[in-house]
Amino acid sequence: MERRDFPASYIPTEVEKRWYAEWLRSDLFRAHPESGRPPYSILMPPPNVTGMLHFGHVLNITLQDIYIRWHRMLGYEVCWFPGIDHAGIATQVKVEQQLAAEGLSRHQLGRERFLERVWQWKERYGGIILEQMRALGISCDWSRTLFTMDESASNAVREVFIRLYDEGLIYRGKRIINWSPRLQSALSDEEVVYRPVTEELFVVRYQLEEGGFLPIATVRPETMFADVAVAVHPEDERYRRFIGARVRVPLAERLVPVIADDAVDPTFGTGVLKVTPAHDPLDFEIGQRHGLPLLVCLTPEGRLNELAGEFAGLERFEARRRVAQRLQELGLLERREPYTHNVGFSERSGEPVEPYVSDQWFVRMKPLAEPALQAVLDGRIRFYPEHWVKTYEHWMQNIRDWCISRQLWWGHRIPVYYAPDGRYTAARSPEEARKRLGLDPTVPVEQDPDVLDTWFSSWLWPLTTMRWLADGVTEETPELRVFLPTNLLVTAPEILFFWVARMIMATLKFRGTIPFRDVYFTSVIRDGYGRKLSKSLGNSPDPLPIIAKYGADAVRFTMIYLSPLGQDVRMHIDERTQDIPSMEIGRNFANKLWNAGRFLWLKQRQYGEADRAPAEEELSLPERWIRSRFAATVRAAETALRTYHVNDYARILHSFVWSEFCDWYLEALKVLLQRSSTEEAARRCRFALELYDGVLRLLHPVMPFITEELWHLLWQRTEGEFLCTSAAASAPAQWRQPEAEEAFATLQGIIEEARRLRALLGLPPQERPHLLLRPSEESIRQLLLSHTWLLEALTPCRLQLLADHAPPARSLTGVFRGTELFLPLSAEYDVTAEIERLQREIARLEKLLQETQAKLHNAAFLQRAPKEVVEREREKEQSFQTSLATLRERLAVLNTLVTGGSNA
RNA sequence: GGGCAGAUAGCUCAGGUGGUCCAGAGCGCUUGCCUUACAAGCAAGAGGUCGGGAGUUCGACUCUCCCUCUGCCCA
Repeated sequence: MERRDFPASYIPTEVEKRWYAEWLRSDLFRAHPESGRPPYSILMPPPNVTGMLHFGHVLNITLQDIYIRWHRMLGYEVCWFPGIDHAGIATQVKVEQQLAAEGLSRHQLGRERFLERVWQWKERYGGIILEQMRALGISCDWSRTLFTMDESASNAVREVFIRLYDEGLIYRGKRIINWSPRLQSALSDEEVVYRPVTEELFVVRYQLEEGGFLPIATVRPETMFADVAVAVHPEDERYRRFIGARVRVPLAERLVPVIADDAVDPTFGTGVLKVTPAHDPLDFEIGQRHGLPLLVCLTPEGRLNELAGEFAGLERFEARRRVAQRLQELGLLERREPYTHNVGFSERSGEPVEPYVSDQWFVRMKPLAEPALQAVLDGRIRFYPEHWVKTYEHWMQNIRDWCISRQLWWGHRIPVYYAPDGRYTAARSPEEARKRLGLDPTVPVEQDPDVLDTWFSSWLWPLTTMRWLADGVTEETPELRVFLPTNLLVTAPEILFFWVARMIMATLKFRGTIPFRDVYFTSVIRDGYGRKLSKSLGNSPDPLPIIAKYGADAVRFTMIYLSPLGQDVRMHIDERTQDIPSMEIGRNFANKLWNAGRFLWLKQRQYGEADRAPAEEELSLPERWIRSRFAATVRAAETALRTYHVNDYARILHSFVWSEFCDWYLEALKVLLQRSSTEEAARRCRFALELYDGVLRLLHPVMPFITEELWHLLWQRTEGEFLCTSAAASAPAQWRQPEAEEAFATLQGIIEEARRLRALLGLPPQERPHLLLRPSEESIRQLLLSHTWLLEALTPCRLQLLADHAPPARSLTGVFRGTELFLPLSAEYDVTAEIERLQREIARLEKLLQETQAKLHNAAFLQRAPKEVVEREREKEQSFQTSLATLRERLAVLNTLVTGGSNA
């Protein structure tokens, strides 16, 4: 490839577009199951077809991409399975809204034409999110993108239903479910969100048959038409004697029994509960226990039915007002008071859910949950952070059957057929149904009109993405053999039950294996006030403009930099401009990385390309130091990734690149190059570039674009060569040189102390004052002597080593590990400020000395603390004492100057 | 009501398995600098009784218990 110029600043948009196209063109993301390399795979949680990218997704897919890219560079055969979900309810709602705008309803269109419209809609808007993901640079195998309504997935869904039905694990039953009057459909427990709502608690008098009355507290007087009993707690002294009596339900004028049940909370309201099994889950259970009949007084639209007499036809909330009013008129309303409680709302359509009795399909969960719980408890599947295991365990142990039927049109139609005589069976076709039911081919059978919960297809995700039963028959595929179980699942904790748990169940059930080994639960992204991001709050900015503004790499880096394992992330969001200013963290870092590369590029141009890097013995201390630090960084970064401390990985690299590579090594390199011959300088540049290459490899998983760009700008690459598919960073063990790190740290400490003294004088940068150093020992003396050039350049100053002779009286003093620094002062300088500074410093050290001495004088400490700890305390004591001695001595000298001066 | 997580610098947060970074980062703030890659930068600096209380220990930001507050999940 032609070598290009190195732009003075990094322009993300152009670079991102170019490299993503290049990667796709070279087909780098496609998995080859037959390669024979060790597999590494991730299932992408399928976003909704209606979805838009939000920052939850950004974090989520960035994390996945980091692991995918890292393992690709480690030489694994990686496969990242992408896809989208048909999102039954959400999509149907959207299309119905669209129809409504045209003045149409789905019923007017009819089922078939409605579905055509949904498919049109899907073609047009579906998968916008996939396009948006490409803007982030993710490297999934797009050729395997699966849509949950694809024929291959639908075949598997159908077969699974039939198998479970035949096994008796799917059944039809009349149960109380969450009903959405607006959607006209059942919802699963997980699709209901609870919010506290202030309503009214009515205390209604139910007349006893034999006279008197029982006061009953209820928030839903409108359901009294379906009351079948009144319940009290068996031990409640107030009402015990009424058990077995009968009361008259007001307005309905029906007599119902007073029963006793433990489920009644005597402390709630009046302690008497009206039992309405068809309209309340708790009442339903009580009804079951007592064999009570089911009376339904609401229509599927949420209106009162004929049981309500004159109130029939009223909408449920209107009915409540009217019923309450009538009760009041009749003198049956004892009192009403404000009452705040949790009300369930439909997650999709927003209105309060109606507990409703109807015929629905259920999956028997207990037998599926058992092995799925075990897989997590015995560690075959690991959760990160681990504490989710407890939540999982609790849910799995209290699992309830899963209502999978939805009264929708958009989704996988339930493969069940009904005969005219009411018998039914699951089947692949009407013909098969007739055969199974032993019916004549001429007998008409009717398919169940309902569709399946969307999660009933997503729980098969590990299987359908790998083409299991794609044709309804084939169980074995190369993908399943190679990539299942997958290695990692990255997902939001809120779908632990919806999805993660059910995938574990399904994969164990149908494949006998776990679907994934590690599950990483991402942070929840919140705004500066701690609120979840949501479109309606206006605090969920569209990521695309932000990516455009800061760059995809910057956004990716910032997200993981801010996302500690198991903690929520707070980001300040500017609602007015829809901006996230924190993204500057990543942008500034990208800029830093870019400029470091540009610096090396300029130097390489200046000195030319060397045939080799310096030999080991030619390396200077800063070079051996940075190489050692690099080796440590590689190891630390790998550990962080392996343990899913991904924000550590970001912080480790940020700190290495910025605070070590740029701040110290490149600054030292500038000086080194000046002191070198052209040939030698070229070699040093080469050394620097080799390390920088390692840095790019380390960073590529999180910042793929800028690293790929730099990797090509700085070196001649052959066609088809990409950082994306190169080897991960590595560092030979011998690069670690603790003694080099120790020696360089000493130089750093002295340089920083010298700069501190300089700053006290407020010297302009070009001024190079004399600096006198008195080393604490011979080895330090040698070190300083051989690195005078470095100290002079980086302080900057002109250096002089003191032997035994005293420093000038008028000077600033610093100490670093016993090595003394003196910065001579001009005659005009007011030494009182320095005197005060020394006093503060002495006070600080005295306090520290006191603390260590307290420990060292404690017999118990000396006896029981480990030797190393005691030794360390001794060293500290020694160091504090020498520093104190120096400073005290200096303080005395300065004091005589002041008093001497005033005397004279 | 049950369970879980958290409370560290003005803000956002790091600090697996008690004593090494005498408590750190980024942003913000103060001071000086357009120093030959970077002002999206460089150098220096101020700022914290590590929520409160008790306990275990030679020693607790780190472990145990209680309290206060915040968030999440479940009922």
